[in-house]
Amino acid sequence: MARLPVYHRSLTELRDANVATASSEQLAAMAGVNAAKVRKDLSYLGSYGTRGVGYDVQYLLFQMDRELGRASDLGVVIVGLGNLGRALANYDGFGEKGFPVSALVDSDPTKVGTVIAGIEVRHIDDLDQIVRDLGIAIGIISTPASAAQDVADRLVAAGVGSILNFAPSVISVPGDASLRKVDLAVELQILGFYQQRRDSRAALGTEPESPPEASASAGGG
Amino acid sequence: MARLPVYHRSLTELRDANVATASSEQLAAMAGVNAAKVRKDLSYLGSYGTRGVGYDVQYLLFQMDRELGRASDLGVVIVGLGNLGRALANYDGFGEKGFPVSALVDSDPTKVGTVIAGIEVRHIDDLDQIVRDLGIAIGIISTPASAAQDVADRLVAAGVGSILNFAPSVISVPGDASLRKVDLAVELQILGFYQQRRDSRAALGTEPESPPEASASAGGG
DNA sequence: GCCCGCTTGTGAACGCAGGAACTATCTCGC
DNA sequence: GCGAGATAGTTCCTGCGTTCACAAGCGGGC
Repeated sequence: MARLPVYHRSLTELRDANVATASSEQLAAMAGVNAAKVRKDLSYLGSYGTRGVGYDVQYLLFQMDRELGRASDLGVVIVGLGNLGRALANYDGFGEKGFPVSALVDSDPTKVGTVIAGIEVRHIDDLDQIVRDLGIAIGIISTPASAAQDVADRLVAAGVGSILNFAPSVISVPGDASLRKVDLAVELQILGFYQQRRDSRAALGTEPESPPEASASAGGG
Repeated sequence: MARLPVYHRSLTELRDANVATASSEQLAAMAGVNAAKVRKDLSYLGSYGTRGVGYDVQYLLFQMDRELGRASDLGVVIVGLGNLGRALANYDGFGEKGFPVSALVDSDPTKVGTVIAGIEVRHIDDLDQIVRDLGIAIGIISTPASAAQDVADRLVAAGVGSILNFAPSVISVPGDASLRKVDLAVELQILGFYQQRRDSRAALGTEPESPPEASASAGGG
């Protein structure tokens, strides 16, 4: 499930606050979801809770680290060292979560050999060897859209089964590989869409609430 | 719907290739979704297609620009100029999609006054005035997690109704505001989760398919 | 040792998104 | 002008995720 990392972060906060146990309701509040959902999600990992008490924070964290691959320190390679790629290479959050950025590759000869975030940029043609030598498990694509599919194919061919795509492009991978995408411009466009709707609604009537035909039902937030 | 921007990008590609009309099947292939979904999504905007022919690329793009707020060039403010914030400020994709980054703010006095991507960083206390003067509609939060909720509150108070949160933190906004979040570490953890499952499955048997107790049912992938 | 309250874990119902199938309508050919 | 092919728009149905509700089990109090 995609919510496990959020629980993980909540549990980490609780542990840092020296909280020994947490109930599903607490976790639900922290993660911004329903309590039943928390219980069902966590039961998917196994029965690590104690009825009448809650979940042991430390123990549950240990189990989640194992499941989320944090314990293994899965290596990451970033492909494409443009503005975004460089920022990602310098982003500390990855290493802190158990995903050390261990290699950088690009196809631009002028970038190969430069050092970013303490790591030397290598040519993408060396990808196979890099992945083998460093045990890379995850690839981050931050190339232009036109190169994304080719890079994805190369990553898969090199044995990288998990890909995070930042390029604004729809790419496909074999069924036995994982693909997630983050499209920054799309996120803004989605926000723009709702913003636009709000604006046009506000233009019709100065009062944002209670459209004319609305009945007396209380405006539940 | 969250898929409209993807259709928008596909349509832009078609227009650049001088394609006049596109069928829902074409668009579906480009966007990597089902054709029925494309038709349903587009019909949500209105009946802009012609039966037996398809969709007029130019006209549909015009309508989508209007709906997605691209036509309005909604201004963006980036709050928090760490590694990620600076990268986002330098990211060209926003302006290209009609969302010009028009202001940068931070709470660190040593950052205020510096120029990033041609824009002078201002103090967050000036947020109200900045939003008013520049007509900012969208706020991007790239602060540490601890500051995210406070920044969100300030943005909403200043009249920014659309927020994109990059901080690894669950934040809440009033019901009349939009919130989307991008958590880079979480994305990796999700990939790590599936990777971990693949690895442990591979460790049990070299053949990834047909677990021992599997019956004769064909292994549907 | 037993009872009671609390909390997990899970079965069942609900709602929504996705996909297939159908209908309506347009273009082209004859 | 009419029929055939094609394609948008719509309806229905299936499946999944979410939520509610209840049973199971643990700990504390007396």
